[in-house]
Amino acid sequence: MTRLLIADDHNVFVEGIESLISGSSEIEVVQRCYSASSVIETLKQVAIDVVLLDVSFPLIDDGLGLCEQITRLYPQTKIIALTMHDDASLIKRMVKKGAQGYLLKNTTKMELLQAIRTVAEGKQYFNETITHVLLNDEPRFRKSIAGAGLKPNLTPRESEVLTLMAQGLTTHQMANQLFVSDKAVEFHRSSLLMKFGVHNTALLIKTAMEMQYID
Amino acid sequence: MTRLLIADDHNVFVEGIESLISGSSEIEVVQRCYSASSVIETLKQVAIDVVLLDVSFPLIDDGLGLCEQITRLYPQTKIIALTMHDDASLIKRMVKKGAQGYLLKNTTKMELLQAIRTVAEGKQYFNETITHVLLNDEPRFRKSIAGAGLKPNLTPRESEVLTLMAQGLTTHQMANQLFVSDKAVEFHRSSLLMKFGVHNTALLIKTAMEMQYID
DNA sequence: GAAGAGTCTAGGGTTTCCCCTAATTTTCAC
DNA sequence: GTGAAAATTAGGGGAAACCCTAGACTCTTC
Repeated sequence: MTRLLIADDHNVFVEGIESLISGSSEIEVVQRCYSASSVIETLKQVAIDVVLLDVSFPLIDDGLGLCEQITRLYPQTKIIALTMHDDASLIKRMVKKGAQGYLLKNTTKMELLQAIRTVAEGKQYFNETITHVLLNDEPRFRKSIAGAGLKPNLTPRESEVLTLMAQGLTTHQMANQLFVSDKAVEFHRSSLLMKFGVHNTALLIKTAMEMQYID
Repeated sequence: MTRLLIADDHNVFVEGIESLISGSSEIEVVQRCYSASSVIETLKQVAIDVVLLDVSFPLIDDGLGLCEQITRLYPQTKIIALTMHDDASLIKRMVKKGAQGYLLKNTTKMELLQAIRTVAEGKQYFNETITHVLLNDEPRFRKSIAGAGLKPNLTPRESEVLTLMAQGLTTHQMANQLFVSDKAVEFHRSSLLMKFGVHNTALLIKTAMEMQYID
């Protein structure tokens, strides 16, 4: 049973979602929250698997901040960002702040359920509209988000760095081995983190192994 | 073909080893070195898989320093420490400086070849005498070295920390989750690094996954 | 030739990791 | 109940990782 929290101050919308989900046997709406503080308060008291987080215009910064806060305080709670707008930079920022999924508010019931299921399993979920928006934006995001859940395409250098990382080399050691500066290696590592949608070495290695980039 | 470098200033011993190995079709003695500087010089020019490193008494510090240097500069070159003495603290220090194996000079041909083979594959090699010495020393070393190449036994806490690390949590996040201080988490992580015989998160995660502690 | 992708480098800043030493408390087995 | 192992905490220090911005150089493609 996936335990869901809905963070949205649009009553009508929340009720809509609740009725959509009420029929599901695998998802349970544990709480509705109309403010950032009540979200944090709830997470403090109840175990939540997935947060459906509204990022409406007047609250963009709150949404971002809240997303970051949830990720930092409750790293195992997954976040799906909900918005009316398909602004590329906003989507990117949400992802960077820890959102595992992104949905437009005109989503279907099927997609909503699928998104919740997907992120609950620890994967990322982005629909076609979103990936399309990102495809037309920053290049480094393409392969990663476009293939969310799927395998990102690595450049030759990135593959080399990944392999060396898996052998336990430090940035400096890799730099010596590849005859480039430490900064170059750092750049490729951060590209890897981004493409795999993770935030540190531990998860990078684990994810890369699961996707069979290593071994 | 494993490319071997022998770093030992005892001529007789070196020749003995060479004749022992000369019959092997899988190991090739690429170079003999009688000083630390010539070892580094050689590594600079030739690719070496394994270094047999003497740690005789008058050169203990040199041996340690050289071991550290090799690990730092050529992290993919494996090191087997050779010594006449089974001093626990020296063994531990060598391991910490990056030695993957440790042999007493009264070793047999079979064991020597086995040790070279083992470390060349990226595993650790310690014989029974060595493990026995360590067993009677620091507790934290026991399970790890005793089970070198085998699976270390983790305490419940260590398992928890390992699992959370694999989920990408930072030290601070794990500390919150486990309701302990950051220092406690750091301690368990360093225990994990020691038990798995690795020096950073990347290799820890990779090794732990290979040994199926994760997933 | 302009755009895109990949690579490399740089500077500066913050956080996390990793190591060392050292001490206390709890838990469990003999 | 005594000792061994596990778990906890602490403080300090240094290295490595991570983030951000930003410029420059190739090569290929349109």
